[in-house]
Amino acid sequence: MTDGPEAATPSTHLLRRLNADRVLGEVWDGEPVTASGLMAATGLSRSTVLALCRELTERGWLVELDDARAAGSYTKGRPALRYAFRPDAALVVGVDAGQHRVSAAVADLHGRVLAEEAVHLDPASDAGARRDAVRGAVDAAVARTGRSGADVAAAVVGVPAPVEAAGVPSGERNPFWARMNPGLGDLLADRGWDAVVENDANLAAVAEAEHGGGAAAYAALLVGERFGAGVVLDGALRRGPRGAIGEMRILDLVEGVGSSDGLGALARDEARRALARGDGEPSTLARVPAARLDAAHVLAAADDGDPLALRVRERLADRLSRVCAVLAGLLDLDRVIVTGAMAPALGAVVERARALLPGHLHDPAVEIVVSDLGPEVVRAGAVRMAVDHVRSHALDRDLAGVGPVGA
Amino acid sequence: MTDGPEAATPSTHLLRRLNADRVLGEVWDGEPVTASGLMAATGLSRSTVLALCRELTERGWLVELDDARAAGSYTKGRPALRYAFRPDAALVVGVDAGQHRVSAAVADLHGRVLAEEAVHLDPASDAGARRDAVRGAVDAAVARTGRSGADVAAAVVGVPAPVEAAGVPSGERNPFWARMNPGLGDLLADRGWDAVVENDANLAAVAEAEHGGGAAAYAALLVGERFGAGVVLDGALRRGPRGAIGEMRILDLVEGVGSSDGLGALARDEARRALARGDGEPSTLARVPAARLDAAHVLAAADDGDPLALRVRERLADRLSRVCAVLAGLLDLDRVIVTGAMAPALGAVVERARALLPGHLHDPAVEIVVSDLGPEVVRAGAVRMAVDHVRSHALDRDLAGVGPVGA
DNA sequence: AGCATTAGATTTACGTGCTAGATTTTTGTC
DNA sequence: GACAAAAATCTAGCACGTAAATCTAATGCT
Repeated sequence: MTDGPEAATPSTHLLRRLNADRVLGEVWDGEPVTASGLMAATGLSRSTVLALCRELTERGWLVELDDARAAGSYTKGRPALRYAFRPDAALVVGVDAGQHRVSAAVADLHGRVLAEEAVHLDPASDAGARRDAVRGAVDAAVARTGRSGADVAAAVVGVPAPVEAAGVPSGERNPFWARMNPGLGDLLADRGWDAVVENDANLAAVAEAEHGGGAAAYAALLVGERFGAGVVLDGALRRGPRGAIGEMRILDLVEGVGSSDGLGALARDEARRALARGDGEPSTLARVPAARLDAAHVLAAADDGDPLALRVRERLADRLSRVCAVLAGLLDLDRVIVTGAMAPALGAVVERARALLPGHLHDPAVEIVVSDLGPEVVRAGAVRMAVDHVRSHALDRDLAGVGPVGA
Repeated sequence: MTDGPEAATPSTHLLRRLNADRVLGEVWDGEPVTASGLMAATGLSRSTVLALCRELTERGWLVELDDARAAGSYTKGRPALRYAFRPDAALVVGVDAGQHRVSAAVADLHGRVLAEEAVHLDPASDAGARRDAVRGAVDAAVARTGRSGADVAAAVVGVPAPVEAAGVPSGERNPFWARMNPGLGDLLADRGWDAVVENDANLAAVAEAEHGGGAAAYAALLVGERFGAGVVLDGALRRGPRGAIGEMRILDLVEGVGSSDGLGALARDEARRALARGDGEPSTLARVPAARLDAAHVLAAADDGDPLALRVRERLADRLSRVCAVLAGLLDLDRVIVTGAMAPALGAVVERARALLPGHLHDPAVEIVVSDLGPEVVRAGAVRMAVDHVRSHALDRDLAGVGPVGA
C-alpha cells in the first residue's frame, strides 16, 4: 500500500497477512497487549510478533504505549512495550432510516457513539426529502465530533425494506421499498466511504449479537407496525438471495395470525374496534380520543388491570407466541429476541407468550426474551456492522496520518 | 504424516497445505492436468506446482500418467507429465436407513456407485434388528466390490429423524427418533471409518446440490409420509442446533394444511375417506381393496381422468403449494425441489402447485421442481456427503499403498 | 553502590516455501 | 541435422518464520 514490494511473492505475503489479521483481531476489542501476550495468544515467535506490531503501528492501527509497567501486572524486570489498538484511528457512521425518523450516529472503532443526530420525517416524504434527511443527519453528527468526514471509513444504513445481496434495492418489486431506500448507498459512497444498505431487522439482529449470548441460532423480531425478523443461523446473519429471509408476509397463512401486522398495529386496531363496538364494558381507554389511541395506552391500561386492555393483551401474546412458533419451529432457533421501539413495554406480553408456546410447538427449545437495547437497536446494529466491515477490510487500508495521534 | 520434519515451522507449513489443497481441489472432479494447466489455474509457479504434484503423488492421491500427449491437445514440444486424481484411492459408504428399507452403496471418490445392497425391514423393528440390517447391507455392499473394508475412508448414514450437531441422536426428545438412529454412527466408526449420521431430508438436499443449479438457497422437500425439508442457505446445508431446521411440525399451524402429513399419506387417506363416505360418484378406485389403496393408485387414476382422484390431486397441489409458500416465504428460497420415492409421479401435482403459488405469496420468486434423482436420493446424498468429507480431510490422510495402484 | 535477577528486545543463523530466470530435455518440423 | 516449441529441471534469491544466543532495562538484595 505505501511502498512495500508489491506482490513479489503473492503466496508468502498471504501468510503475513493472515498473521497480521490475527494480531489485529487480538487487540481490536481487548486491552493493550505486550509482545509476550501476543506470543501466547497466537503461537508465533517473538521476532514475528514484534515485526507485525511494528508494521501495524506504521499502518496506523496500533500505538506503542510507553507507560511501562503501568498495567501493574508485574514489578520486576524490564517493562514490556505495550501495543494498544487505536479505536479513534477511523470513524464509522450508523444510520437508522426509519419510516418517520432518521437517526444517525458516529462512532469509533470500538462502536462507542461519539455523536448523534435524529430528525423526524413525514412517512410520505418523497425520495429527495428522504435523501436530504439522511444527508442532514449524517453531516450534523459528523460535524459534532469535530472531525473530518475524511476520517470516516464506513457507513451502514438501515431501511425498513428488504435489501438484495449486493446492496441493490429491491425497488422494482415494491414501490414502498423503493421509497424507503432512494439510493442511500450511493449517497454515502459519494462521500468516499464504504457504504452498505441493510434491512432494519437484520441490523437489529446484528445489534443483539452479544445479547444473543452464545446462541448460534436466533432471530431479532421487530414487532411494531409489521413483523419483521433478522435471522442468524450458524453464527452469521442470513439474508437470502432477495434479502427476504425473515420477511413475514407468510403470516397471512398462519392460523390465528392472518396478517403480518405487528403488535403495535394489532393493539391499536383491536382496542379501537372493541371501543367502537361498545360492548358496554367500561374501560379507561374510552377516555382517550380514538384517533390518538395507540399501543402504549393499551399496554399501560392492561398493567392497571383494565379488562378490555387485558383482553387485547392476551390477543397480542397469542399472536406473538404463534409468530415465534413459526420462526423457531422451522428454523430451529435457540432464541427469539423481541425488539424495536415498543419492546420495553412488552414484558407481560412476552411472559404470557412464553407460557402459550408449548401449545404450538411440540418441543419448545426456543426462549423468547425482550431486548434491552432500547429504541436505537437498528442504529446500534448499523454501527456494529460498520465496525465489523472496517475490521474485516482493515489490512487493505492505510491509516497513517489520519485522525488524532494520541490514544 | 510419514516421516517429514514435524511442525518445524508451523506457519509456513500452513501455506504449503493451503496450496496443496487448492491443487487437489482442482484435480478432484476434473480431467487429468498438466503442470502448465495447474499453473494457470492456481497462479503458482511451475516449480511449486511440480513439487506439490510430486507430494500428492507420494501421498497416494494422484497418479502420474505417462501417456504423453495422448490428450491430443497439442503436438509440438516435449510432452507434459499429466497428473490424474485416483478416484479409487479410497472408498466411501452411503446408507439410507429408512423406516422400512435400508439401502447401502459403496462408491469411489467421484461418487460413482461400485456396489449396492438393499434390505427390507419391519418399521417396528427394535434397535438391534435395525443395527443388524445396516451392518448387513453395508458389509454385503463392501464385499461385492471385492475390496477390503480397510479401503473405506468415510461412511454417512441417513435417518428419518433430526440429528443434533455433533451427530448426537436427539433420542431423549422422541423415542421414535431414537429407534431410527440406534447408535448407527458408532456402529460404522467401529470399523475404523469416519462415520456421520445425518437427517434424510438434509442428505436429499445435498444430493440435489448440482441439480439445484447455481441456486444458493433451496430446499429439498421429502413429501411421502411426512413433510421434511433439507435447507441450503448461502450455499451450505443448515442444520440448526438441534438438527431441526426444516422440521415441519409447524405445519399444524398453517391454514389449509393443519398437519405435517406428507402427500403420500394425504392421497391415501383422502381417497379412502371419500370412498368410505360413498358420495355415489363412481370411481375406478373403488375396485382397489381399501386396505391396499395408496397414493400411486390415486395419482394413476387422476392421470386417467377419474373425477374422485382428480379432486384428491387438487387437494395435494393445494397443500403442496402452501407448504412451499411457507418455506420459501420465510427462507427466501430460489427453489423447492420435490423429492423422495413418490416424486416422479408428482409431475401434475407440482405443475398445479406452481399455478396456485401466487395465491399465497405476494412475490413468488421460488420455483417448484420435481427431482429427477429417483428413489435413491437420500443414499446418493449420503455418498456425496461422504465424498465431501474425505475431500475436506484429504491432507490429513496418507493413502500410499491403499487400494489398486493403476488408474 | 554493586550485583544478581528478571523479562523484554535484538541479533544471528537457519529452515521452508515460493518465484524467476537460465538451462536442459524431449519432441515435431523444415 | 538444424531449428522451434513445450515442458521439465536447476540455480539463485527473497520473504517469512523459528530458535537460540546475546543485549538491555528495571528491580530487589546485600
